[in-house]
Amino acid sequence: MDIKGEQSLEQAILEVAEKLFLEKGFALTSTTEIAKEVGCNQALVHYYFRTKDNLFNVIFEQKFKLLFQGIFEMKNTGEMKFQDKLKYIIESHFDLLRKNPGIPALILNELSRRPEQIDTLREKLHELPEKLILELNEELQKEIENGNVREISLIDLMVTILSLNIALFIMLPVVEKALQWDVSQKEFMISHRRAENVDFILKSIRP
Amino acid sequence: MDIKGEQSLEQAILEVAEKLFLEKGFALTSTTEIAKEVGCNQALVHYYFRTKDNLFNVIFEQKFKLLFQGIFEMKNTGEMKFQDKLKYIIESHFDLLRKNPGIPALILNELSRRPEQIDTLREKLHELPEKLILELNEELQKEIENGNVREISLIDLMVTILSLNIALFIMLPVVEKALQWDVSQKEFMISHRRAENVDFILKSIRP
Amino acid sequence: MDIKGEQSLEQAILEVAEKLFLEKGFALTSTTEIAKEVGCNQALVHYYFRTKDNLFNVIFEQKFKLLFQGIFEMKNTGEMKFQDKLKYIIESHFDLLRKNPGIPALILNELSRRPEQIDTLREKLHELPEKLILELNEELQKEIENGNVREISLIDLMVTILSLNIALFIMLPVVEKALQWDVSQKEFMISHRRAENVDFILKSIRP
Amino acid sequence: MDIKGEQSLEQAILEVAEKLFLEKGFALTSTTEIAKEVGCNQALVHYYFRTKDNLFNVIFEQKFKLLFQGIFEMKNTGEMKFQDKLKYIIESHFDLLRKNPGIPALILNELSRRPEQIDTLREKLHELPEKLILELNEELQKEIENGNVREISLIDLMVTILSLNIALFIMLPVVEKALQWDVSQKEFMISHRRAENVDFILKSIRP
DNA sequence: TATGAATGAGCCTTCATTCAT
DNA sequence: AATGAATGAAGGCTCATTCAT
Repeated sequence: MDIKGEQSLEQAILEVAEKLFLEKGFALTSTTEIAKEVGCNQALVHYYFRTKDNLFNVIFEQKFKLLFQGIFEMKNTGEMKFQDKLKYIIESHFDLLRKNPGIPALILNELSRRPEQIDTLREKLHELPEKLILELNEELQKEIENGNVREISLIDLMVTILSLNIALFIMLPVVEKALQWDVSQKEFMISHRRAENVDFILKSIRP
Repeated sequence: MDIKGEQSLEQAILEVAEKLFLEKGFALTSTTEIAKEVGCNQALVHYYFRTKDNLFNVIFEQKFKLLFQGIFEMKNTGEMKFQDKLKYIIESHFDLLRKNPGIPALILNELSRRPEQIDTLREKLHELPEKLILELNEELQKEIENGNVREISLIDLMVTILSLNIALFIMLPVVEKALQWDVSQKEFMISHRRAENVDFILKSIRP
Repeated sequence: MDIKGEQSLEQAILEVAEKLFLEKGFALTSTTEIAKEVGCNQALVHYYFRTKDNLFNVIFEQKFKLLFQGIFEMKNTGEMKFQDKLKYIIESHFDLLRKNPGIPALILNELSRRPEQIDTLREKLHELPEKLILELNEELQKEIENGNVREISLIDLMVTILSLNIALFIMLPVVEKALQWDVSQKEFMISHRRAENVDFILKSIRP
Repeated sequence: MDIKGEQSLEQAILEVAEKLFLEKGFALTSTTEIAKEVGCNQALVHYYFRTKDNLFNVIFEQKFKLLFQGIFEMKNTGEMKFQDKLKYIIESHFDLLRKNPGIPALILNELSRRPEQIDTLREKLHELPEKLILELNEELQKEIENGNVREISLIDLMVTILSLNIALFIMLPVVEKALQWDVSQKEFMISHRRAENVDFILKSIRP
């Protein structure tokens, strides 16, 4: 079925499962369906992952990590101006979502539907790079003192960034279908909002 | 159980179904469960609504209308300053969500999981009060010309408002559990973000 | 399928299940098989009894009660000689088993295979008619003092009775098949052992 | 794990299988579980024994032989008094069961649950030491003639012995759990019943 | 000899739905 | 209007077994 030479079935299952879980969520995806799409016996799905929950968790944690490890990643931003650094953060986060547009919906959804996974979340959250956050906060305070930025807390700023970026990719599939956009219209909207989000935030924190 | 005060069973089913659908989504809510909670026979759910889909759609459309009809509701705002009008819009929308916090997740979710409902949605969207939108846009252009507001399109402004408000109520259940907030912490956060969203937007559109 | 007019399906399921559970035990009896033999849909078995465990327990407790409530039943034995009373007990117990020959195997088996049911057992055991036991013991002691019966404890005596009676019906199916007995041979053996057990015990307690 | 002291895997499988079959019976023991406990691949079980049935039969026949070949084993009893010989037989049989307490349940169970094995059984039964039986019978008749033993048939006597001994080890696991005995209580009961069975029988055959 | 991969069959259970009453 | 009974379909999972290596 595949064009390139026969990856392992285990990998194939993982990929199909990822696709289906992202498309339809946990409850609406059946192991039977995964197997059918992979082209193998249904029992094989259980052979490799024992339970549907297991399989889901493998994918979930992987995606979860991917999503959160990237938020505060700030490579080579040492000498940047604060505003540029902020722009870089917003855009990095946005690009991460752009590459994985289904993930926010998956996480927000399954997390409220299947609360057991909250624990996983808590653990992972504690792995966030605290040092970077502290540094960023320090920098923000300095900018405020120097009159370059209006009074605002880092946490509020970050929540706003998260909200603007995530909301786009959560709402996009709905709007896309409702307005019957084609791919280019959709891509235009994405690019436009990328700039808009940055602009909106930078404009808002002006002193 | 009361003979007098008893609402009709149909109504009771509707209410229980609404509660459960909002709590757990379509897939995880069974007609059996609805019937059990109502205290009636399982067949009755189908007697009144024929199919589970039907029952869901009744609720879905009702909630959908509620959510969107309120966004552009601007009663008695005739003589307000533009900024005050905007503040009023943001807060009205926010308060609507606050009263119906489960609705955004329901709509965004079920809409991408079960795309058949999109048509209904499109119809409903066309019922939006176009006149109000045009008026608002005119007003915005005037403010921009007069130098009271920076250059920005109405659509971008509205998307940003929607994003900030909706994102909060989508992310809230997760954050609430992850950080183990109690009710008062949660309420504080909601009130805080209500003000913050207004502030953030008004600050951002300064010229 | 039945000759007499259509008992309820629920009852039919119960009867078929009883037959199959007695024949093949819990693990080897499937709800599918029960349904097939009843002539109904498999889901119906679960409609009435929810789970296979449930269905089994209904039968198990029923049989368990039946078996133990009869052991110490001594109607109209007031004026009997001790030996006659003992004979009556042994034969009553034996006849109970004869009417329900599959029960001992079922109980002994499922009780060691599925230890959760031990609790049920304990409860039921506590409902045994303690008063009767005490009376019987008193009588036994008197007989020993009077030199009519050799020194022996009531508990040892009862265990021996239980052992002889139960062992027969546990071993019977094996012997029956191994020696290829026909029904009359089997019935003869049963009657013979009934007398033999009584005889053996009465002979043994002679002073 | 030891390289030297390691028995062959075939042997290891056999031992684990024996343990599990005795513990949980045929139906509740899976080849997967056997393999896991042995620490080898699941396919290996089938490599050595082809089918689960096969594996079971190997163990079953082995245990069956062990159980029945020992009943009439009377080493060095040539010059004994008849009563002593009987005592010896009862105790030997009892001790055999004590060493293999799970076997009776296994045999009685699986034989009625899975009757195919009956043929094997028949063959094995015919290997019983007929000569010994005849000798014993002769001796019994002589004792009866001499007035040392009451009138009784050898077959009835042997069935009673088998019954008393086997019934104990069949009922023990249930009673043990039901009364929550600890090991010492259980061992006391076993020793007590060993003496009691002998006593009971010898007392019963008094003239 | 030994194993990882793969499969078909079966099991228990739940569900939405229908129908006669 | 309301219900108990009944069903077909599907789902997750386990198991004994086979096969290529």
